[in-house]
Amino acid sequence: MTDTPETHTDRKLPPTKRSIPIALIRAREKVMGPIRDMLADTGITEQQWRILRVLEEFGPLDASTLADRACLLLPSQTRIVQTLSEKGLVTRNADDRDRRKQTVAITEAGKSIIYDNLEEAEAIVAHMEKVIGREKLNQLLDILEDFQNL
Amino acid sequence: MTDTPETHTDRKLPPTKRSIPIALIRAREKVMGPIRDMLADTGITEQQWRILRVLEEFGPLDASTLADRACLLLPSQTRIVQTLSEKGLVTRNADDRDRRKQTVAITEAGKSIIYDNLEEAEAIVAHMEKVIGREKLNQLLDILEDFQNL
DNA sequence: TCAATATATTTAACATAGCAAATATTGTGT
DNA sequence: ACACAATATTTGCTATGTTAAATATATTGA
Repeated sequence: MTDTPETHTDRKLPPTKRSIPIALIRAREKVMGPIRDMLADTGITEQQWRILRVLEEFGPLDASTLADRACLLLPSQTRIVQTLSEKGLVTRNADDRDRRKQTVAITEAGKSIIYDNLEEAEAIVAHMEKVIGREKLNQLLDILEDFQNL
Repeated sequence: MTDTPETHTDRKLPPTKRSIPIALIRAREKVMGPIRDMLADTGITEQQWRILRVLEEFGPLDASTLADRACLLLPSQTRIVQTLSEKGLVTRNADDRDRRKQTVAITEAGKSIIYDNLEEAEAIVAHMEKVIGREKLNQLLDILEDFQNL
């Protein structure tokens, strides 16, 4: 009895169809579609929107906290905040106690962008709840939270 | 009775904490952490990995189909495939019937990269199943599929 | 006090995302 | 055959993702 030499073509791969990373990307693309359409009219990007949105919800934040809540890496955020600052939508100031820290705050102009599009944003969420169901969406959010334990 | 003029500061925003787009990003970041560590050693990126992975599963594909299955935009894919081609991990050939189409195929060198890291990849999935539970992961995949109906 | 460390943020460099326009090839009607 | 519309892919441009290195300020211990 001779052993057949094992080549990698013999080994089986798990299917990409039920891959968590890919499924997450796919869903995200679908979700972002209408949101991007909305943002296209406002002249700001998805990430810039997240920063404004977080600042409006939590008030002025230091860079690290802001990056965490807006799901951005610090280097990206640095550039985005600079752009937003040039547009007059946020301000940046060094903290008095710790001058390494930068405190970012939203301006009135920044708030206007959010509230001018609030209804449309709510409509997008409403549509998602209608198609998928509020039940499942909450279930989804719960499961997604579990990933923070990885 | 005088009406107080309504300013946008009076209106309430839904919390970002339970935002689907943000939750999807957060989960994705966590999932990709260990995967990126793995890929760092192989010298290829996450997207390059997806392309190799899809080509190995489905065989040679035209650009459009590949982009769809690997969740990449065509312009991005064009450039990624070019780098993969320069690395000798894939080949590119014009279709004989329709010379507009480009058929992309994985090479032996490309396959090796996948199979050399197969065990580690499986270990990452196993860990995810252990922490979150296979039940919830399947539930998650089911719900994420619903998003394609948006 | 002062050098060594640690922390917060930014810069640099390269890869990808996303959109619009250009290119190449095919199909269609006349 | 030929103008014209449709399809498949690539290019160009700007913005962001990602990692490593640089910068600036704070903190700590001898």
